[in-house]
Amino acid sequence: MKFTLENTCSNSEARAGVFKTAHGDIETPIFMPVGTAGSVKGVHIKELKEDVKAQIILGNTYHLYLRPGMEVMEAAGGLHKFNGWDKPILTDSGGFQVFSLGDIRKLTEEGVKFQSHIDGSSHMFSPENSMNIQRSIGADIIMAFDECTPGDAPYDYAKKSMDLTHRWLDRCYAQLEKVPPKYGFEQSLFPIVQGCVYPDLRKQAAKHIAGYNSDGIAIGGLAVGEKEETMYEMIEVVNEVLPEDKPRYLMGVGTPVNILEAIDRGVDMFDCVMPTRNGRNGMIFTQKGIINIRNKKWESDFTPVDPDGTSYVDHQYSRAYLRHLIISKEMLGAQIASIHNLAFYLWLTNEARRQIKNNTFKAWKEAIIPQLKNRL
RNA sequence: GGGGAGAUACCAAAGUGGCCAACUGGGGCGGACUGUAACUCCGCUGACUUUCGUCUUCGUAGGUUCGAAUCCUGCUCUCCCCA
Repeated sequence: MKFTLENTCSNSEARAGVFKTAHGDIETPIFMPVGTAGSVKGVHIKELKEDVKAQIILGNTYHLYLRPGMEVMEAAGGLHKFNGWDKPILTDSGGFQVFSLGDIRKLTEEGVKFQSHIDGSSHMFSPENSMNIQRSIGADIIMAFDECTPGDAPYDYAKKSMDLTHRWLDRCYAQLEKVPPKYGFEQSLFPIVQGCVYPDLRKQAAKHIAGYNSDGIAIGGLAVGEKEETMYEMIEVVNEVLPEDKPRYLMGVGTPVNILEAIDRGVDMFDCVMPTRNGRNGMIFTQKGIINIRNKKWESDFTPVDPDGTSYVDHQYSRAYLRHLIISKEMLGAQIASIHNLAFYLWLTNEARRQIKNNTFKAWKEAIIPQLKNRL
């Protein structure tokens, strides 16, 4: 088993642990910056390591398959070699695109036919070629090819969708048996618990997924339109069933508050585009609350971006300057905001880990959440 | 000196008798964004009003008309061309 549980809390389901990979250890709880096309948008690897303190980043099967394509990827020797990130990488399977590409795709038992958002060309994703592609990319953690069920799906659809995800999972495993890793290290497949907003389906999915000999388990299909309370309830239902000795990855979540609430309910890993995408659009997350840096009130605020911040950009630049850059659509603005937000997210999960080890997580969480919700 | 063009909201720029408080950009203000088709998208931007609506606007002063940013006349200003 690659995961070691180090601490649990007496008054919370929160856990601290370590996940071992061929490219280094991941200390949980952890936030994983999203690097869809092989880069965390606007952030250099040096900054990811030294300022953000990222331990693992994501890549995306769909995007990398379309560009640069697997021929280049394999010639490079995999994504680690290609982008120069020598720490752990996780790739999503393209399953989320099945959901987000909306009307330019068609779902069948075989897989998903979709049109490239780049040139409109037709392609097919299936459990088999998603695994093939993820072998070629060569991430340490790879994701099962699933259908990310929409949050407002009716029960019958959600059930069928879940069953399809389960059948696809068997095909994922079968394909990985056929095609060995390409770059001399092992890849861990994380299966995904679906079930939409229906507790009995979630429970059923969790039991089903727990039956596989995986290194970790993902919870998918949340934060896709349902209420936050519903999301928390689903996490509770699922984690009640999942084995303690495997890391639990809540896919695509979320706000700082979402993350703490999920950690409190026993989740270990997170990824989300929010710190980078929202950062580019002017949203700055801090311990004291959320700043919309485009607002006029920051026009002449020459204090640091975040006095409590852990990265150098927080102290190097002022809020007024960052506002100017974002409003002027200067690239540097997006970079500063991304580095700051990612550093904040990493601080948040690392501090949660520290509090868990100290058995003070619950009180700390209750105290900081009202602050995190503030609008500054 | 002669000839020509034009003055529209913060800026630029449509509109040339009723569908005009006035297209569209930009700027300004606010909001959204959760396994990234995203340096993107959505509102508002004359005044008062929650809405309905009311009032004051298209250089300026008059006029024609049931009705004018749009037609006519005077005035002021700007720009271009030729001397």
